[in-house]
Amino acid sequence: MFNKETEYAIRALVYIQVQNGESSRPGIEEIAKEIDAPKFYVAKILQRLVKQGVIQSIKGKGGGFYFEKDRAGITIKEIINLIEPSKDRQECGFGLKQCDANNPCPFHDKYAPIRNSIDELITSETVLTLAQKYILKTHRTVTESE
Amino acid sequence: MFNKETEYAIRALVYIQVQNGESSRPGIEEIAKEIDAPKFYVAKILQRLVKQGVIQSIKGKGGGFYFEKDRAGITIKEIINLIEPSKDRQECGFGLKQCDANNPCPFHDKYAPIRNSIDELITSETVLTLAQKYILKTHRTVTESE
DNA sequence: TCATTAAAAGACTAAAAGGTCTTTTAGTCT
DNA sequence: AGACTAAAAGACCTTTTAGTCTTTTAATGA
Repeated sequence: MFNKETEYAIRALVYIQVQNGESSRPGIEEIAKEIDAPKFYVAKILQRLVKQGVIQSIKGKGGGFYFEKDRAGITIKEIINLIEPSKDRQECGFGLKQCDANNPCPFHDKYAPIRNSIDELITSETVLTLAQKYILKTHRTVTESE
Repeated sequence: MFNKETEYAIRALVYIQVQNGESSRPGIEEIAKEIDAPKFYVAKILQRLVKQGVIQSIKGKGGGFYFEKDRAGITIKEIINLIEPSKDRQECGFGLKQCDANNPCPFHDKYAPIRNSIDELITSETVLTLAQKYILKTHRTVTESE
């Protein structure tokens, strides 16, 4: 669904939010290990997100990454747009420049609703909602395995 | 939806089928021009599809590309699998190795139905069905503009 | 203030995707 | 046979994506 950079960004941000909920501020070493992604690559991605104001960071001992107040409410769509600003998610599946209900490509009728569902998904989900689902899942698994 | 190579392959195959319907066997020059794609790149893609037995070709004057008997009934999914054999279209959107209804990632509930719709789309559509829609569209446009 | 810690900066490399071009092979037509 | 036409083969190049590593900057705390 996403490219590697976006995928790592989402996983990292969700992990940061989950940890922030536990009053902890994870560093890259920990984040990369937990989300199973290359350390230096994740570092680069997070540095960019800090510059773009999505997250905050603190250097030195006890440092790490965290969300300021309600910043975790950022949608997945906003994150995608920050990471791949040129990507057009409304593109025609057949590759036509002009493709709509009035001038449909052979995929249009079936593909348009799918594209809309994807847009709905990335617009409705935020780092916060994903983190909540993640916590829920972890709790259920722990409970079930007891 | 697709990468460039797959996209050009689909457009080229649909164009070939449309022309075959008019008892014509287009060459690369014509195909590349009509589907608005780089000539040598399309040539490379079609050469591979000939080797893989999807289409047939004839060299020399009056030559070009064509489908044998019912070969245009090939599904889009089969074409994708020939061009990108390693691609896994059932991958988890969050990047988990293990992700299903019992062990869902935070995207799973919303993303699984979308993935299924895409699979349904590429399984049900063939070069032939796309070519028929393409012809239909062309006819309607011509009729409407008269 | 100095050692330690951890993020920031940025140069560098590797692999994959996308694209171009030349030469060879196999047909057709006169 | 010889000229011509068009696909096949394959070398080569460019851009993008993915990933690595070293050095610098800034904060902490003994």
